[in-house]
Amino acid sequence: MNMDSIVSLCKRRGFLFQSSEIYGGLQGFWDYGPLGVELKRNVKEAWWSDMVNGHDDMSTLSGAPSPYSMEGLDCTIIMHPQVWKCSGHYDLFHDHMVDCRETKKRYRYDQINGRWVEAKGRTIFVTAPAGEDEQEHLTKQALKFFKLRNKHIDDLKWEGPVVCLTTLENFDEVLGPDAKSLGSLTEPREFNLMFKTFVGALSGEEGAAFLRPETAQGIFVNFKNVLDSTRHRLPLGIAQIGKSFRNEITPRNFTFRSREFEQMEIEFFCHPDQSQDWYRYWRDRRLKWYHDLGISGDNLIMREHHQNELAHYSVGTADIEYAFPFMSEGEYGELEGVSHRGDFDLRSHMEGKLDEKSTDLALQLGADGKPKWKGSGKDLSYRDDLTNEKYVPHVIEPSAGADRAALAFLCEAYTEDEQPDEKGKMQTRTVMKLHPRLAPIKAAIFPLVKKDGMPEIAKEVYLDLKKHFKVFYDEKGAVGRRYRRQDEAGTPYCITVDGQTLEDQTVTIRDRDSLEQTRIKIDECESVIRNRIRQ
RNA sequence: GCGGGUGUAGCUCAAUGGCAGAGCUCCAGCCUUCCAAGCUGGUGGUGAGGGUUCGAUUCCCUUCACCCGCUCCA
Repeated sequence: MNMDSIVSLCKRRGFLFQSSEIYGGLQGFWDYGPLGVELKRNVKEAWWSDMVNGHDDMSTLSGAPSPYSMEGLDCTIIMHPQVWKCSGHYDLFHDHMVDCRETKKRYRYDQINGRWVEAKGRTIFVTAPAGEDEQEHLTKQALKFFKLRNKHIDDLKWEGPVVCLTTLENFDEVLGPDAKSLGSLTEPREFNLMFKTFVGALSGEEGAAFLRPETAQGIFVNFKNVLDSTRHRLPLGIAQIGKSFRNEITPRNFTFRSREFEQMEIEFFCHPDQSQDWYRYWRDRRLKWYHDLGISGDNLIMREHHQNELAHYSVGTADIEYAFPFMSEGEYGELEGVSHRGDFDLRSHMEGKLDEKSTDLALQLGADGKPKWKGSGKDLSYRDDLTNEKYVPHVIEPSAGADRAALAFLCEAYTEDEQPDEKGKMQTRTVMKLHPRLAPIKAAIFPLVKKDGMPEIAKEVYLDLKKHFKVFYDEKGAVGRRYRRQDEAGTPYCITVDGQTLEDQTVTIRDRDSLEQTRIKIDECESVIRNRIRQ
């Protein structure tokens, strides 16, 4: 299977278009067409229904330590700038970069270290990426620049310690980490992975704000509000679906890495002692969700992060990954991350930005010894009114990409098989085998031929079914062609009015995948479709 | 960000420094009683901007987008 055929079908049938296509498109932005919007709505509605509104909060679900509650939330895209400073996104996504004019490489300004060195009567500042073998790299660069051999290593006279590039004011005597000539590094330039905007009519730094790079923070800052307004006890999950924005450096692979995308996130708040069990529960539950909606086990994997990949406060993080056709053999792309986040986020919004690298999650301090970013100062801890215990809840975060899920379902559904035409000759058929719950159109209604009163009956059936499902009416051309068109759109059922309908009020219903037709009464159409979708 | 490739109709692909063509699709009509049938007719295109030229889709420059590899990123 190749990705080009899928992209081509998406365009042809109206699943996905390039954004602003008539102006040449815009990198990293995609529009959903008439079929795509239905598919994506169905993905989101399946998630919301399965995770939130349809959640059984009375029972202990399989694999869960106890019953739990679920609530929803819909927060703004632009939030108080301090949210992103305390969450760590501001520091992480807001870098100063220097480019090398000679090698065209780009480096993070604060991650280049260097040292003054003198040889042959000349003093220069050699640099290297910050890291363990930086001195080795510096020596190599210096030898190369001064055209010295290894045995003349003692001719290099180092002056002062290794310091960060940020301590220099002028780069004229600086040798870039991979450069051969001096002064090739540009001035540091602001590089923003968060989209910046301005609140208020006057644009000045005081009104600077950011489009959210994730929906999660809206849930953390509203945790207390949800708790107070709903009177829930923990464990409690809060769900949100919404747009997020990241100024990705290299958007690629169709909609997989977009700059504007939609997330489906749950922050699940629980007692620290139970957090490991809840982590395992959510990991397994979320994997099963994709399976149940038709993604086969072969193409879906759970990848547990190694201990050394984890932030130290995290007990575990697992990615649910799909073998997208545009990835090479054995490679997978992330659909969802399920992580154990401890009390990191709530505490950050209470106390201020925490230092992830410190073992006790200490407050991160600025150069002046004061907290780098001040928290809200609000108490976000939870008091259990049964045990009277007070604690900052731990959080399990299943964070899914709606666009990535939609793309995975599209890729998984794309099938080419062989079916006989009217002369019995085998023909290639392209069919989108989407799960009926996800299919944009649930059923198409056709008159077998455009005469003998068949269109009139078919239109009645159509209008009646339209009250319950997204359905489609078509009377143009041969019926075989109409079936094939629906196959490409992923429509699971086709209802056909034929000669016998005129006599006994029955129609045929055709199954997309098996091509089998069964005869049912017109009155039964709605319930038959409803039952089949539910299965 | 770097290197390479591509950009012609809705799709797949031709051609040319001098009228841009085919198949499929799509639309209309006829015909048609179950899986892309047939007949007739029709719609529709050189990614954008600039330059060279009498004339550019073709040559040159810039730009945008997509694909591959690297880089980056979660």
